[in-house]
Amino acid sequence: MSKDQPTSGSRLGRRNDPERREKIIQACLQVIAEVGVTGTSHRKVAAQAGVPLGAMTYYFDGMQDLLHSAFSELATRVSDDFERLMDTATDKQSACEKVYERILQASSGYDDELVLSHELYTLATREPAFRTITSEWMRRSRVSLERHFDPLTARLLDATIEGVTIHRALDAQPRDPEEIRAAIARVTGVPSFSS
Amino acid sequence: MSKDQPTSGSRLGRRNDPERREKIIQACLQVIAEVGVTGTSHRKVAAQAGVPLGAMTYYFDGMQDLLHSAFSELATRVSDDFERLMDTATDKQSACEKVYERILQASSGYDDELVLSHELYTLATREPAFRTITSEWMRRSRVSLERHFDPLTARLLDATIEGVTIHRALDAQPRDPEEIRAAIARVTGVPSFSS
DNA sequence: GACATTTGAGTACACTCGTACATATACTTT
DNA sequence: AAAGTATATGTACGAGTGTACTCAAATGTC
Repeated sequence: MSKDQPTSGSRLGRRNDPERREKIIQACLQVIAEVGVTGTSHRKVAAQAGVPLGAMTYYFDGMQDLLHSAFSELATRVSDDFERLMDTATDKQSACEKVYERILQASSGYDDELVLSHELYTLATREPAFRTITSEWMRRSRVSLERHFDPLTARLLDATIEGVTIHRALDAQPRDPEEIRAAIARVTGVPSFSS
Repeated sequence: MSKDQPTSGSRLGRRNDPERREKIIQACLQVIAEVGVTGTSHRKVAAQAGVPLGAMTYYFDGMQDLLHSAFSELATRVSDDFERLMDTATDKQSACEKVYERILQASSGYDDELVLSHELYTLATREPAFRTITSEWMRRSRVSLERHFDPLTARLLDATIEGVTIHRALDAQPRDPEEIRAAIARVTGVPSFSS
C-alpha cells in the first residue's frame, strides 16, 4: 500500500535527512492530535515536519497512505508500551494495579494518545484498511493481558479498559478513581483490589 | 449558540417546507454517517436534504453550529430509545437481557449509530462544546440503568457497554456473543445471566 | 573529471470549500 | 390594490486543498 522507502544503501545517495519519512509520520501524528484528521492537510504536516510540500507526495501515495502509515506507527508504539508495562507486573494483583494506573493516566487531562486513538477508531468504523490496525492493536493488548489472566478475562478486561477510559474522558464532571478499581475488581474477580 | 428557528405562527409566512431545519439536520447526520465529519460539507448536506446551498447559512450559524445541532439531535434520539428500552425491563435479569441485545445489535453489521457516535466522540475529545453533548448522553444512559441497578453498578455497566461494543465493532474477526453475557454477568453480579 | 541516474524541491493547476450578500418571492398589513 | 416586510435563494469570491510535473542538485560509476 505505502510507497517504499526510497532505496538506501551504499549504492544510492540520499542527500539530506535520512529519517525524513519517519519525521513526516511523527509530524503527521502531532498535527492530527492538534487539529484532528479533519483539519490535517499536506501543507500543515509539511510545515510541522519542516520539509517541502513536494515531499508529501514523494514519500507517500497521497493522504490516505500518510494517515495509514501514521496510525500504524502509533498502534505499534502504544502496543509496545503496554506490553512493557504488563511485563513489569509479577502477579494478578500487580497487573491490576498497572492497569489501574494506565486508565487513570490516559483518561485524565489531555493525552495525545487518547485523542489519536479516537481519530483512528472513527476512521476504522468506516474503512476496513484502518480496521486492520485496530484489530492488531487489540490483539496485542489481549496478548499482553494474557500473561496474567485467562483468555476470556483478558478480553473482558481489555474492553473494560476501553469503556472506562472513554467515559472518564468524555464526561464533563470528574469521576471518582475508585470506579476504576471497582470495574477492574469485578471483571477480574480479584476482590482484594477493590477498596 | 444556534440560530433560532425562523419565527413561525400565523403572523409570518413560510413558503416551502416548514420542517426544513429538521430536514437539514437529518440530512447532515446521514452525510456524516456516509463520509464522516471530515468529508461533510454544506454542499453535500444541502444536496442530501434537497435544499439550496443558501439555506445552510440561513438556518445555521456556520458548520460548527450545524454539527452541534445534528449531534444534539442524535444524542436525544438515542437516549430516548435507550430509556424506553430500559423501561420495558421488569427486573435485573431482564434488564441484563435488554442490554445484551442492544450490544449485540449495535456492534454487529453496519450501524449508523455506532459510526455517528464515534464521530461525536472524536469531536468531543477536542472541543468542550461537544463534550456537553456526550456528558448529557452518558448521564441519561446512567439514569436509565439506575432504574434497575445501584448507581455504581449502573456506571460500570454503562462503561462496559461502551467498551464491549467498540471492541466487537472494531475487531476484524468475529467474536463470540457469549463474551457479552460474561461481561454483563461479572459487572452486574447477576450470575445466572452467564451461561 | 565527465556522464548517468536517482533524489528531492518548487510550482502551478484544477478543484472544493464556507460564507457573505444582493436579489427575488410570498405573505401581512393598510 | 398597494405598500411594506420577513423569508428564502442564487451567486460570487477569496482562501485553501491535493497532487502532478518540471527541473535542480547530489551522488555513483566509469
